[in-house]
Amino acid sequence: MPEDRDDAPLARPAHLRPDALANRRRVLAAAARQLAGPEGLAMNALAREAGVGVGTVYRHFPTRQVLLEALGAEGLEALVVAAERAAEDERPGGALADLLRQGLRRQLTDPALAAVLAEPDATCADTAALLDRLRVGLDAVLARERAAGLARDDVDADDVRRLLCGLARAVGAGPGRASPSARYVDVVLQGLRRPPAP
Amino acid sequence: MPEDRDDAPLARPAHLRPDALANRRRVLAAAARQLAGPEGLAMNALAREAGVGVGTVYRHFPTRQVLLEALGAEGLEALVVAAERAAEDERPGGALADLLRQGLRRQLTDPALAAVLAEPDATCADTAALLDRLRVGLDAVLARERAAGLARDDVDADDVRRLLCGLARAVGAGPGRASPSARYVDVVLQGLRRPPAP
Amino acid sequence: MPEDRDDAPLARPAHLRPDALANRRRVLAAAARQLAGPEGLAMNALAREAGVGVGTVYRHFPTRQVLLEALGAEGLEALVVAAERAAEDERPGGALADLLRQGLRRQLTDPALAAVLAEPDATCADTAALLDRLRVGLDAVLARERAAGLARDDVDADDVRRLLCGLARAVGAGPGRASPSARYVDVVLQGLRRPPAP
Amino acid sequence: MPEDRDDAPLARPAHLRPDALANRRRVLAAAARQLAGPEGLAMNALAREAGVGVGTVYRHFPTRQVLLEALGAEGLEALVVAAERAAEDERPGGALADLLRQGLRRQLTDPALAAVLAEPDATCADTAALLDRLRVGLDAVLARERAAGLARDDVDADDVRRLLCGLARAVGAGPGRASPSARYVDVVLQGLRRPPAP
DNA sequence: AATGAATGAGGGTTCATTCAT
DNA sequence: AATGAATGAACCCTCATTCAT
Repeated sequence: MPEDRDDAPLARPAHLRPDALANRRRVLAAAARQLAGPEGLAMNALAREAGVGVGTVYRHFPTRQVLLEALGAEGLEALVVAAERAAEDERPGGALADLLRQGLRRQLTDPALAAVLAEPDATCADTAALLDRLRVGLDAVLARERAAGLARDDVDADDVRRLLCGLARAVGAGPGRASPSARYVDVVLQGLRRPPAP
Repeated sequence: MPEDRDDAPLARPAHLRPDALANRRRVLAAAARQLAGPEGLAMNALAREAGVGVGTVYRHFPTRQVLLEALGAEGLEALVVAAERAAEDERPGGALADLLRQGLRRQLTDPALAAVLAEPDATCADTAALLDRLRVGLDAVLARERAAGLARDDVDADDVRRLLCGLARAVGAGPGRASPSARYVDVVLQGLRRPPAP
Repeated sequence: MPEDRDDAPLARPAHLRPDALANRRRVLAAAARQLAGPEGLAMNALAREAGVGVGTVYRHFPTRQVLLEALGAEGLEALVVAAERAAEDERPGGALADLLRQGLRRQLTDPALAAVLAEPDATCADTAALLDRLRVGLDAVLARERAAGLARDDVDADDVRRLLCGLARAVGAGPGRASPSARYVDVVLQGLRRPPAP
Repeated sequence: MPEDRDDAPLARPAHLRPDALANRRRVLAAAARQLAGPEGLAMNALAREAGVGVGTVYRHFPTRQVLLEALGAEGLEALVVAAERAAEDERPGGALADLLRQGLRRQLTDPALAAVLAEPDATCADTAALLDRLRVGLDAVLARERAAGLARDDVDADDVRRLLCGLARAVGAGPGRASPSARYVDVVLQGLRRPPAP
């Protein structure tokens, strides 16, 4: 069940001077911190927290949306890679379960991923591409589960993405992050099985 | 399947001069309208829309947060009433299904309800009381379903509330409000059944 | 040569609480001061100078353009009144000369008037109305001068307005405010006479 | 009536490596284009439009003000050359008329020229020198017109410069750029003639 | 010389909330 | 009670200018 691969590129700026790259990373790190807190994501505050000028933030991320997507991209990429591996993997079942678990866990620690996953109309081409790869991967996984009689016919990759968002919300809507997660994933997994012919 | 009862008291201010009550209602109605639109909920705009001064809004709702909660409480009350009826009702199954459907539908048209439902630590005592009644009602319903072998043992009323929040999020995370709703409710309902002994 | 009438209403806000009116006046006064200086007209700075919050400035003048017009309105009204009197006056010549002189003098001490005069597409209805009255008055004056053989046929009220703007610019484009004014007005006046048949 | 001579040196930097000179010219050209548009003149945008880095712009023009003046100097030089030719020319009348017409036309298409002409205290020595040459040329022209009884005694070269600024303003203060221009020039020309002894 | 990343003062605007009328 | 004027912190964003590479 190999799921992480955090040596994946943090972001995709073609070629950047080393100092600029450092700044970019500092901004992303600060943004992640801010987003984790209750303060939202104000550009000026972010710049201060990152120790750079506002202008620098805007140079790297012309829009808050772009920033959010860049922020979510890291986690999204990891999830995509996991989905693609699961799609290629020939093992029988359990792939979907792993993906749901991972997708949920990542959202809980990464609000930007949760945001990107919940807003399917990406602004950046990179994000759109990742979401597309996720869709393809999930569809492949679903196809295999369906073939094994283990998944409903009326649920596609986009439904899985949306249910994943829902899972994160359900967990977030109350105390305890760990304990309910497994149960909620269970509920959705069981719900995704082909219903017994009544 | 009687679920609505919109003649329920809009809010619970002890005793109010009739004109004050009318104002209160106008403000709540205007707030619901504004919140439905894309403009968010600005207190000054709200006052103008309601045809009263800002001061009047603040007299009734000392804080924006209080207003939002009062707004959500309206919808919440309807849901609570439905849950209490379902709890008293002696009919066999289907009660939980009805409640999920109604809870989802209400959230989709009433963002304030969605917010209140997702934030279980209510600021106002009234809201807290409603949430409590909801819990009691849902637990009764769950107990019956469980007794009939139709519900998992490891899921309680608060889980249902949280899954309801998740459902709203899943529906909101993509295009189409109607079509996926039924399927997603189905998934969760099937997921809530007692799992077949493996 | 009666030209001023500075007891004219400073601005035209229908009915205003006395304190609000006082604020309005303070803002206008501060704006006049700022505009006279070299600092332009920044809303925040203006608010500070006027001793009110920014919000108050925006409440009274939703747009910088509105503020400018309100500012220029005072001087414009005086000019309009002068033009209307000149139009009714039955005396032979000299009316146009007086108007040019007064229009120039006012612009030199009131940059807002210069701005309003130079931008004939007024945003506020009040300003538009004043500009209209100015046009009508000037046309009447021109008609009389023309009838007396003292003005060109190919020049109308709007040309006079524009030449007035030009005069202010010419005076402003060099040192000395008083000395050249009279000469430049002379040049334009002589230029406005019906040219001798060649 | 030969007025233009646009092969005049674009700018006067002592000795410049050919590539540096090319850059300088590109920047000036881009600046002229930007200034003509509605976007104002932002240094970064200018650099991009010129295809150079901001640093390069600043190497050539240490200040925005310097750049604007250099830009205006270009057009100013053409006007100066015209004035000097008119001063040397022995033809009877019409020289002043031509100069006014040309000066106005250039200002209307070249806001930087209008600015330089209106601000007689030039920052750069080059510009100051050009303004000086303009003054000398215009004075010579005026002297000749005066000698022929065609110009007032109380108007000098600086007055002509200032009236030229006024003309540009008058034309700019309303719709229609072409039609009023000729008339306004006419007015000023007639106004500049020696007034008939009353 | 050229480049373009970084800076941060500064201008614009909104809006929850208070309080004089 | 109701009103709506006032407040000012907080955001947003731009852009002239500097400086490390």
